[in-house]
Amino acid sequence: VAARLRDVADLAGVSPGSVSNVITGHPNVSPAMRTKVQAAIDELGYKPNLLARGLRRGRTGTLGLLVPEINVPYFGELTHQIVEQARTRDLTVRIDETSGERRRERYLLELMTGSGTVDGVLFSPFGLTGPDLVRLKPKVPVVLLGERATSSRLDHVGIHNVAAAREVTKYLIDSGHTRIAAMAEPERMRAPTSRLRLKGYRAALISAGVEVDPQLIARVSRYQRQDGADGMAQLLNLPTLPDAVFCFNDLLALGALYELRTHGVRVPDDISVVGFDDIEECRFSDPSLTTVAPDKAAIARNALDLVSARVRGSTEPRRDIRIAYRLTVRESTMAKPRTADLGGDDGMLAEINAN
Amino acid sequence: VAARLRDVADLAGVSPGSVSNVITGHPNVSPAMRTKVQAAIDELGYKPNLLARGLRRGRTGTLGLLVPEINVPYFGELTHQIVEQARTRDLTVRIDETSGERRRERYLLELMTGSGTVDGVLFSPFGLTGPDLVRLKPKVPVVLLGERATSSRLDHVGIHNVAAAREVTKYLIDSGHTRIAAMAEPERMRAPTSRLRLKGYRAALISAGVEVDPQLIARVSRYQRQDGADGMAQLLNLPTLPDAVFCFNDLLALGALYELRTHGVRVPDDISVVGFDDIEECRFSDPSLTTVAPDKAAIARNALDLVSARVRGSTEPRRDIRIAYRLTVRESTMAKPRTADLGGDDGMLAEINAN
DNA sequence: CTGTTAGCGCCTTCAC
DNA sequence: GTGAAGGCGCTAACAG
Repeated sequence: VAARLRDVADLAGVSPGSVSNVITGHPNVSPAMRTKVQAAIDELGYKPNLLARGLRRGRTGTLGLLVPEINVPYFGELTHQIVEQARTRDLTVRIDETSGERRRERYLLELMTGSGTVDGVLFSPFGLTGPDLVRLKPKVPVVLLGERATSSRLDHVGIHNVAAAREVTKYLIDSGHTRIAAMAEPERMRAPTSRLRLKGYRAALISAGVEVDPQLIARVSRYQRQDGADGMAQLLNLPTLPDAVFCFNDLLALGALYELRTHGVRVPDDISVVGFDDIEECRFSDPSLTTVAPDKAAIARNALDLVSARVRGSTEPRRDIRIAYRLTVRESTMAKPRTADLGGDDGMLAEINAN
Repeated sequence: VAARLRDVADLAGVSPGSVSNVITGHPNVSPAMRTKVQAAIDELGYKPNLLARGLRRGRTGTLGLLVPEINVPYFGELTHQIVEQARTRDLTVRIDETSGERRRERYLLELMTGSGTVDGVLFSPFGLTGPDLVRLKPKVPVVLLGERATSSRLDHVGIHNVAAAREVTKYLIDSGHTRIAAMAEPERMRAPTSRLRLKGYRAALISAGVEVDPQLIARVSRYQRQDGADGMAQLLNLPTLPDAVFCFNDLLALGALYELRTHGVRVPDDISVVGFDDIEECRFSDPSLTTVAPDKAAIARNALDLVSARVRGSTEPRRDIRIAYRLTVRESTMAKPRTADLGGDDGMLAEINAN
């Protein structure tokens, strides 16, 4: 029932090849041919079969995107950027969710890279380790998003987690906090992201001559709001409260704010809270949340640049691109009496450049 | 460089047809053949080319999903449900963003339904009107999500907006509120969703003998948090404050909470706030948000059931499925003195069944 | 500039 | 139970 290219050719009284030339905008086509063919296309409502075209061309104009969960705001926002950027390059995106499970990540990655349906893959790994990635022999280029599993030979786009975490912690120290807690994943999960941020956190404390108190590192099993609330509950049980909490993502921080509220602990008066990712919600929470804001548009742009170049056959050495970030200061942190240079005690919205 | 089915056949010393039989799990295959072929598949790391398979079979096992913006929490959560449900049926999902623009919606819908890349489409329309949809002659089944544009002949899955809005409004009236505002899209946008919810809102007021005051209907141009803040600012300029605001989605309500906070208006003491959609964020906001909770998993399930049936060739009459919803009462609304039957003035978390 | 031809990789009759 | 053959719809290479 669907019109095929041949039907168009028959109706226009020309050869299939000429129809193809018109459709693909081939240079050598006479105006007469063009109008004749276009008329037939319009009359039949012809749409090219992209499967057939992809099979023939060997390329589909589609990229795969693998993220843990699309309903997690950070991934929703990043995906949005990627889809928008892809559109400007006439690429479409096929999205799949890995649930962050190693098995499923591997399965989907193999499926996507092997089935001919996508020209390249953007992959935000979570449970997959470096060795897993080395073992993989993808038939299409793969670019890693976020923290790359170690020892991989794949292109990578991310931010400098150690530096960012160090900067957050230094900011908290400089603004007078002395008992700075962190909220991270359990060590056994060996999540590179948590490890790197913890490293930056420790480095800042040490270089400021502050003791690293293991009790102040709350361990949460996942990265959702509820986990942040649970982690905060742990910290609230300590004999002495921390005066700041650096949560390794915004959802944890938002959950922490919730828990603090139910316990009547004031933020930032009694305790400062910092997140990571700068999801939209941070600007409207109560209090609004100080956080590390990676340039998501730049992540998307660079990732697409990289994968596009590889699709076009680039064989230059592996790239590891570090994207700019900013420490965005909002209401949830406040300068303690000791230092006053960072300004007022009310809802001032300042942005500090991350150099 | 990629192994093809024929390579597997050659290596195993059998015919391509037999390899195909093994891959597709055809019943009549001898165990010997199966092991022999499987060994060759493993050795070559063979993966079937899904483009070729789709072209040959005429079906791809892929569904298209068209939503306005994936970074909007409601769509992120709904998409998540759809992807998960699809997985249990061995379907994959190709997602595209329409930005809610009519032109783009039409373009993507035509592209998706005409290109042979998907077996069916789930479409959450925003700007497209009924006539647009009638004009369309899709080659694959389309199921509408959310509010269907009128006079369409397509299957539809949604909730009963009029009833839900009426119930929210009635709940506010019954709990003692007398000046109940609404926050909706401008009339000129003719968004069916806003129209229907407004209808329910008005119906409830009228049947309770409360005057419908046009001043109490704030009009916002979009559906994001900032728009909710802007809409609330309008309402705060009224000579007399409303004592409740029914926002037509959660982001608006969350923006309204933000604006109220900056003006020192207490929620729910001074004013009650209600949202719509029950996005995850509602449970952790300050105060947590009373909202209408549609059963998103059921929406996903029913939409997939419908589209799958059509893909399998079902020609039964158009279905219009109404999904269950609940009014979920949280901290942002409170019974006013006049009535006490709905409970306390603190953060009780109650759920009231929606009929 | 236009027509003809030969597959892209796979699945599914149809013989055997 | 297995092999052979044809074609899904399209494009690119080549001949005219």
